[in-house]
Amino acid sequence: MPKVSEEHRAEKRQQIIAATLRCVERDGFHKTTMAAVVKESGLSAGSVYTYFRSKNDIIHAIAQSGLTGVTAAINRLIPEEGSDMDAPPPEWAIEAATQHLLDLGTELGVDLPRIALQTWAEAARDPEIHAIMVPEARRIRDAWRNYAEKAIDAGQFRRGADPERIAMVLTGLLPGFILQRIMLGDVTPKIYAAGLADLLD
Amino acid sequence: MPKVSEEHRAEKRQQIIAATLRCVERDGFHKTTMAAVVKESGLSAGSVYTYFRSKNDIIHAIAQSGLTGVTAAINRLIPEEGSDMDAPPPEWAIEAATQHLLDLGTELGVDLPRIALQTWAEAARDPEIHAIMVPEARRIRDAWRNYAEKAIDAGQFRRGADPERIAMVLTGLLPGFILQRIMLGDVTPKIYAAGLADLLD
DNA sequence: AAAAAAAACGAATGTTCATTCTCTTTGAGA
DNA sequence: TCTCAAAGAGAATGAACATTCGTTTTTTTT
Repeated sequence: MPKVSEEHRAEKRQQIIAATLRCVERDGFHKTTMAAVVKESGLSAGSVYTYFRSKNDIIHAIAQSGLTGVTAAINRLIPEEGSDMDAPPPEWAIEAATQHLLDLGTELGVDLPRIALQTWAEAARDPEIHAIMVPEARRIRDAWRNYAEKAIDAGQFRRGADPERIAMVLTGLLPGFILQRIMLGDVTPKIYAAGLADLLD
Repeated sequence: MPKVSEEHRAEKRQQIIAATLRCVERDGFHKTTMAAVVKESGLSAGSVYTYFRSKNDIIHAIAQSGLTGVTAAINRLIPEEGSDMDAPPPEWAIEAATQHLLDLGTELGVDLPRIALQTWAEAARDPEIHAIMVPEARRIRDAWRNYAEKAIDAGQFRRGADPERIAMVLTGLLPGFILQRIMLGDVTPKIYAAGLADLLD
């Protein structure tokens, strides 16, 4: 084939990333071999290497896109952009966020919680990946703070409460949901949200 | 040396585990080479292999002890065993639990959050490690449920609230603390607890 | 329809690493 | 003090794996 269009190239890259995600869900980044990615993608070794310089390059691409896909949506989901509606109660927001995470995974055909966990573990040990992922983590926190500000205005929380601190707790609930889903498997968005409601009285 | 006492053997194993933990904190399980463990432990390759059958064997030992060490203590910390004192408010409990996690890490000379994250990632992809870690995860949840029951009695939460659900949320707050500590680095037990207090009104 | 340029292929390569093996040292028991 | 079984050492081994390379296929362009 001669030089191929930029869109086709992007599609192929996406196909390789999708194959890698399926491998990573099963085996984690380090036990995922390029041979497995090659097989899962249906391409050949040489071909994969015309789209990505290295395995590490694929991982970086995942670190960049993976979270963004999930959380840009959460971002939009939560804070009721410039509108006249009040911010929803936190249990509703948490249910929506966790549910969205699962739905997006279904849509992509992968178990997003598992992949997210592997990605975080990589970020914890590889400064480059950490650097790639921090901005998105910050964006999630900011989205929650944005929500918290509105929720304070709406009287959901004590007037004078610190929105950044509230955002820390709400941000923290997501990994907790993911981890318990992996370790104990019994948490659902609805139950988790109900638990938060119980906690809030 | 001739056959060595069982205690001495246990000490040596501990020494190797401690060395491995230092490596894992830096590099994760898969990028930690046996050469690094050997160097960090101050022993020789042959020697390490007289105390552990394999690298995997060391990892299993960590999965077994790692969490147990942390959380058995949390377990004791939270629920005010058979006493006449009321259960503390949840923000106090969360502050104590997260603070304990950091303190124990300091005591062991490692960053426990990082190691915990690596361990969870392993559990997510290796069924054997998962099986090793599930009972402890369950124990943490149970400890929180135990706390929740007492806290409901003490009027901290709505009478009729479901203690198991509340336990899910409280359990979930710990990984959230750990992950934000690694990704954003700005969370402390005090701030996190204050955030929870704000959330609770 | 021929040429050219890039993609696809998959066997070959070289490196990294866990584990083993042989040799040496050690110290508890006789 | 001497013996010997076990521990300690570290070089050697072999398997696994990412990446490359020489060749073949494809399809746009002329």
